[in-house]
Amino acid sequence: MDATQPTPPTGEAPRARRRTSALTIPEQIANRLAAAILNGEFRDGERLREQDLAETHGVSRGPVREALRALERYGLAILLPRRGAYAVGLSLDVIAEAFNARAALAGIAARQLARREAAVARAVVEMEAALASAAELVEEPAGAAHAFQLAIRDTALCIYRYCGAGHIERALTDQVDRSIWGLMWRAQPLDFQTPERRRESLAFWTGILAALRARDEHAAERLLRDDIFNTRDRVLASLAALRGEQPDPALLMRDA
Amino acid sequence: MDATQPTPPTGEAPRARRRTSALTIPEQIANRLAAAILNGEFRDGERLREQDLAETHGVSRGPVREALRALERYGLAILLPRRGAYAVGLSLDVIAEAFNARAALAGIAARQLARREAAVARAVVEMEAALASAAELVEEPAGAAHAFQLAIRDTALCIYRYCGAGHIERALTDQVDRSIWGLMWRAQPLDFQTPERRRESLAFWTGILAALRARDEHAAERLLRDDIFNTRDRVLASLAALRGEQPDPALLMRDA
DNA sequence: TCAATGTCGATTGTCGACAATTGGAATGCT
DNA sequence: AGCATTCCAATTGTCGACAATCGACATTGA
Repeated sequence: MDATQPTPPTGEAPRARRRTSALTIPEQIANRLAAAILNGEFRDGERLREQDLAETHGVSRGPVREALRALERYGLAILLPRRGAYAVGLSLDVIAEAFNARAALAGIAARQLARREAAVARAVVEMEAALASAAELVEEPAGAAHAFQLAIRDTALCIYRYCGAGHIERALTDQVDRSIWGLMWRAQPLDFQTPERRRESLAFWTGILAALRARDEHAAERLLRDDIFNTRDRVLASLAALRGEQPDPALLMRDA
Repeated sequence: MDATQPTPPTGEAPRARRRTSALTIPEQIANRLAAAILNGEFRDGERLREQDLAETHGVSRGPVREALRALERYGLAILLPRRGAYAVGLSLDVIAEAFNARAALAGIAARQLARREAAVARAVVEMEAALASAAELVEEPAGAAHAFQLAIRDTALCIYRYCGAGHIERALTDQVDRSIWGLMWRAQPLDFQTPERRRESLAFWTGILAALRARDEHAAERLLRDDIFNTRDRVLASLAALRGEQPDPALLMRDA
């Protein structure tokens, strides 16, 4: 409208720069609330009053409101206009199913990628780079957990990007932002805080990379799925310890 | 914490009552902004300044911020912390693909339902009731568009609910709230504002109901898909008229 | 001339206060 | 007693103002 701005008002959006570890306040609150709901600190259907949450977390209601909308995206809260927010206590079964769905999708992506020779060649190059930066962080102290996780994620993204199925890639990347799985993924840095776990994960991905190089589609699928299943089982074990609940054993299978 | 409240602070969340037509202010703004982006009034990558939008819509920045988060959910905007919001101009191809994906899912649901005798019996009862209330609204003036749409939606939900595939039902209902398709669905009342269109839609659904009663899975699938394809083509035609763009003819096929 | 650094304007993030609406309780009527 | 109505407290929704942060430009030095 007015041309007094130093930069044209329209044009290309800035590239979405990767946030290293600087979570915004609403994101921090959303993560803490999500953890509280998943741990069972809020009962299913319990009301979440904005003022209470604001005082508990030492901020005003503005960021809390934003965090509650984020929880709604994850399916962890129900927002009723003018009536407030209510916690949704997810059963361990639902959480297990989210991991299983992702394992299935990611497995398909890996298999499809392994079948495509040219795509494998390109993917492997990028994966090697990402995995190398992960390898540098393996023996660092706990602070490196998040950076390590990002490197591993970049490795995985290569598989989805080159698998040749746009809708699978889309579904997998959407999950990171919008689904329960994405929430769990954010909680995973706790999982990567010991060098042991980082070594283990790196070994898995080295194996996946080897399987892709060898064009062994079954090995690639199995390894990728097993890595997700392992995370699933760790997450469910810790949640089951916090709650009394036990997940349906049928959902802990590794052949979905 | 304190027991002075008239109602216990925890317990069952109130049932999500269907809002008849009272959209909250942020929802109204989100819808208007979405329409503006889809119509091409905002260029792809154009910056969306909170203050400008607030003044344009006659509210403060609070509701605008909330509307922008909603646009992000729909994939119509990118939000960069501390750097602002940017419009995402969706191509007609992307929109067409959203309808095609829904047509495929809904078609599968209809087919699965038709195969299950007991489920059909229960679904038909509910569908008849929903369709009857839609029929009452066919000849009303334009104000009945939204109520008619809700009745049609309830009819469709019966199919998804009884189709026997939880993940399909989940995906279809999620789309209503979270995807581009849901946005288009909200725009559809404009589509139902003439009695002609309402008659046409009612005829389709009467046919679908008949196909289900006859356990004709192919007819049910075809009719449901065609109804969605029809909507797709109307939406794309109006958008194509507003923009210069023309969608890829391959995406206008009816056999996806 | 180019790179690094300091400063500044513009915009988003956050806050506290006020207004509007809801659900429930108390009240009055049949 | 049962039901409808009125009123009220509690909570969410909205607003305007202030603070924090980012990008761009100007300045300085090599």
